[in-house]
Amino acid sequence: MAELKQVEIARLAGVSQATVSRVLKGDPQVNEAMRERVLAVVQELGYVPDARAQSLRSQRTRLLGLVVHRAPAALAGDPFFSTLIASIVEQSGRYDYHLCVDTARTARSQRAIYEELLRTRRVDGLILVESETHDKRIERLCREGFPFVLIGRYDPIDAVCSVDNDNIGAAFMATDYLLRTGRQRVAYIGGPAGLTVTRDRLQGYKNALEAHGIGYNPCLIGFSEFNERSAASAMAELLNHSPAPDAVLGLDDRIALGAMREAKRHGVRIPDEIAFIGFNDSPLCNYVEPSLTSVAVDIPALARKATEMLIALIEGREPHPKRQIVPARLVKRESA
Amino acid sequence: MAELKQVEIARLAGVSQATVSRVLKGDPQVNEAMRERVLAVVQELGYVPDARAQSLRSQRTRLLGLVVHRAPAALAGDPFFSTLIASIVEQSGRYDYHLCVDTARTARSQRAIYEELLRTRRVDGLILVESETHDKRIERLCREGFPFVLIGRYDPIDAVCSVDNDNIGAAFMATDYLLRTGRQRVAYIGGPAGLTVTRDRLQGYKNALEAHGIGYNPCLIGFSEFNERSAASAMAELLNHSPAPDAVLGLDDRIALGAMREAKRHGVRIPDEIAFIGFNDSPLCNYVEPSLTSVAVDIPALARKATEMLIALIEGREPHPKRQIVPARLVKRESA
DNA sequence: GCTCCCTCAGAATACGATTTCTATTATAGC
DNA sequence: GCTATAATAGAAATCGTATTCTGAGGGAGC
Repeated sequence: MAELKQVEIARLAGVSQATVSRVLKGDPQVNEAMRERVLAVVQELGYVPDARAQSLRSQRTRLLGLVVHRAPAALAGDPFFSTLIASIVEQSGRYDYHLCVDTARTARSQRAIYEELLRTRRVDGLILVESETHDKRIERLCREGFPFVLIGRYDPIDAVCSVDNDNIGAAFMATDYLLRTGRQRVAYIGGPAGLTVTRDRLQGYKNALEAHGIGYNPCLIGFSEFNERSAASAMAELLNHSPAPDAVLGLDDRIALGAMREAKRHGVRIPDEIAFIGFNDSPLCNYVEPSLTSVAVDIPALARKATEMLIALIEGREPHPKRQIVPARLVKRESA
Repeated sequence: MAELKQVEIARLAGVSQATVSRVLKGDPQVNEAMRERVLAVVQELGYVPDARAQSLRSQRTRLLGLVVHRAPAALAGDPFFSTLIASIVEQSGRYDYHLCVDTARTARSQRAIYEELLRTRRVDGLILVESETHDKRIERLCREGFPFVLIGRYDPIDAVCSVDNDNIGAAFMATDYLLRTGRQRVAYIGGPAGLTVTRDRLQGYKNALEAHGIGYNPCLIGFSEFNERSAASAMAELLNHSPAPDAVLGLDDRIALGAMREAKRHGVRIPDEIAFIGFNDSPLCNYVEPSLTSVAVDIPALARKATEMLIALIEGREPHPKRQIVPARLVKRESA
């Protein structure tokens, strides 16, 4: 059943294999009667071309690679990635592409992913998530001229195509909101310090302070890994200093929630004595008590734009704005 | 740089292309001096074989397909899938396989996935998640003799390889726990009615009732989609009947939490008047108030076993137990 | 009526690796 | 010293499709 090839179809339809290929590719050079004859046989036998042979011949696999720069353990349970992956799959399917997912297993294997996916030509292009401020992977991809799109930003190289959430603007908006609603000592808990997203949101936070004429105080800044425990200890640190913050902007919902729990544990009342805002507007936000105000990142839009840009690159079209920014919005709940 | 082929290596090393291939495949038939000569050139130029050509020639893509039988919207934000995907990627990487993810975009495209991934031989095998009690996809895969493993169960066909969480046992354990701790009217809110997992957990629930000599009451059973709103309305339904339940076992954490919120909204005290238990032990459980008791499903183990079985099937080894069961454990928190 | 061009389909080649087949050389055995 | 047998490497075929090259046939133009 599956050992059908174009030659078989050709034999049964009484034509050459080349003609079968032409019919399937919709080549206009083929006569109507012959086209119908071939299509009838194709339909009847349920023939489908072999993607492996097509890949070799056309030098295209129609496969996109998604490389997540995180160890699997750090990825587990993160609702951001469910949404991202589902959205990219949906979008790439529209263009007849499939998605191959890879993660950084170890530092060593991070390099290996590039060997495996890229050098082997297993995928036609890559979508990268979570870049660092100086990222060797990106430098290398540029050098090799391989099609890729970054979800995030990479300033050092102009030619890099990227789609980013408006992190600076969103952090500004959230901080501004906190300050407008009477908070005086807004703290920021970022993610790992090397990440671009950590830096960008810090920038937005600083911009808002400046707009309100408030000085930047490094004692109100913390960093955390992508887990609750780390966020809680960052929060504990902030609470130890005086003056204690009366608001916290967390890099993502899990970090904000880890911090919020720590504050609760210290007996601080939320939102009366301290406010919290997170990022991603994940399902978590609605369930916690008090419910968490969060910046909704439009993940499907990021995925859609990144996928479209990547496919454009692959197919030789130059994406017009090389850097796109997707706006975010603040979803207000009880915590702030 | 990337236009390196074996012939080029061969030319530079002064050997035939066949020899280069043999060296790279570790063929023992090749003389040591020659092997070193070839490897030196390979190292120097950083040659990596073209996966597309290998796929065609060897009839293997070294790609596994993960097909999730859910629309992207239903997948978004679900921490179960982040963990599942991360675990499968990690495990398949150990065997030099990559992962291609697909979802059911629409009913129509569900069929298309099979055309696209399977008939085109784009992947070597499939991992299916979330089966229905009578599943045409599975019947078809069996007929075609295509290697696949189900995460879940499929009773109608003995030959189906599957790895399942011990749903019956786990639901028994959770229900038994509720009954032992003095609950009298335990309710169950399943997922969509057609899913095997919904049925299995209902079975475990019934078994526990029976073990405690309690009659089965259909008024204590509800069904929900995979979102909070649907769960809340199922819960509202249960609360309308009298006697109202004093405990609820939800099919997953999001469903249990949706139900819990509805109960709160009705002013019922938790866990005093009503207890809640969910499934998956997702990060959510720790954050809500009261924290949610949940059955921890060992997703990495499911992923690991499924991946190993699938690779065995692909490589022609018969997996010894065709059906594996992974035990679950109850993580007790405040809600029950 | 002849040439020219156009349309269309078959033959042949290419994609880059793996593997079978074949040939060469060296070694052993007598 | 001659044949039989390994050991080893090159030549050639193969995987299934896409595409270029080639040629056959028909219609238009003079």
